[in-house]
Amino acid sequence: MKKKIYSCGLEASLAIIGGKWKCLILWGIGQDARRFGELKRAVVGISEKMLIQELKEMELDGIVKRKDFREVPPRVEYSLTSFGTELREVLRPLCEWGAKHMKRIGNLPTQKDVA
Amino acid sequence: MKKKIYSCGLEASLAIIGGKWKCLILWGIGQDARRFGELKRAVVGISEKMLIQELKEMELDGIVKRKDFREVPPRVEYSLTSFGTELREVLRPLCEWGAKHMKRIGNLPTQKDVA
DNA sequence: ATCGTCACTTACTAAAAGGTAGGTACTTGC
DNA sequence: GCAAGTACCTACCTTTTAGTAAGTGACGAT
Repeated sequence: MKKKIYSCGLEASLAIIGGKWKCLILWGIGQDARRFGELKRAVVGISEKMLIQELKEMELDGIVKRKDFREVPPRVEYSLTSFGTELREVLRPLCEWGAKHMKRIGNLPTQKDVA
Repeated sequence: MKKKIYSCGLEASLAIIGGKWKCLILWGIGQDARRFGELKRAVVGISEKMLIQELKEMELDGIVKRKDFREVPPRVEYSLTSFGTELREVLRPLCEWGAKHMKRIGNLPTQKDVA
């Protein structure tokens, strides 16, 4: 477990929210707790496998809290830690930018169109 | 070339800067133009193949401009379009957050430590 | 009695991403 | 004459990521 060195802040941030789904999950959790199934519906297109896998990593990274109510049928709630909430706030401008330019972005050619 | 629909702004943004390198390249270009070799040194750890590949996509996406001086030896400069500059600004908070928490992030266990 | 729901887990497979190592054409410096 | 630097391109191969499909166990509803 050696400490990693990042050459800039962005690299450090990406170590936490890199990958296809983490940002979207983080955003999907929002300010209030979410149940697993709820979250799955919120993050459009994600598979159960990916959702759990990413949630576990995010828990280890200290941005997500998992609360198991130990009931039957199972009830589990996911929420953001303060660290996670802070990170979510920082993503807000990116989210707004995307919303603003959504149309333009949706019309861009993909790699497949080019190839 | 069908238009894509995004379920939130973040998803649209990620369509542009998703992946391991694009954010870092965007950040590396900065406000002034950069030559290819310069950029390669700025984005620590990237291979030439990835750098060109990503730059091409970013050009197609309208966030990067390529200027070829048609000299020998070759001289090419990359710079951000206004669309790209806007996007870069939106990444700033994320970059600052990462810088602020860099130490903490660097000490997190990785998946390999856990497995 | 079977279905659906809940929150997962596991095994297998497909696809995407990324790295390595080579080559190109031309010039300058030693 | 040879090495180094410029900005790439290409083929090949490995690694990583992600998706599919199945199963679990206890319950409530039909």
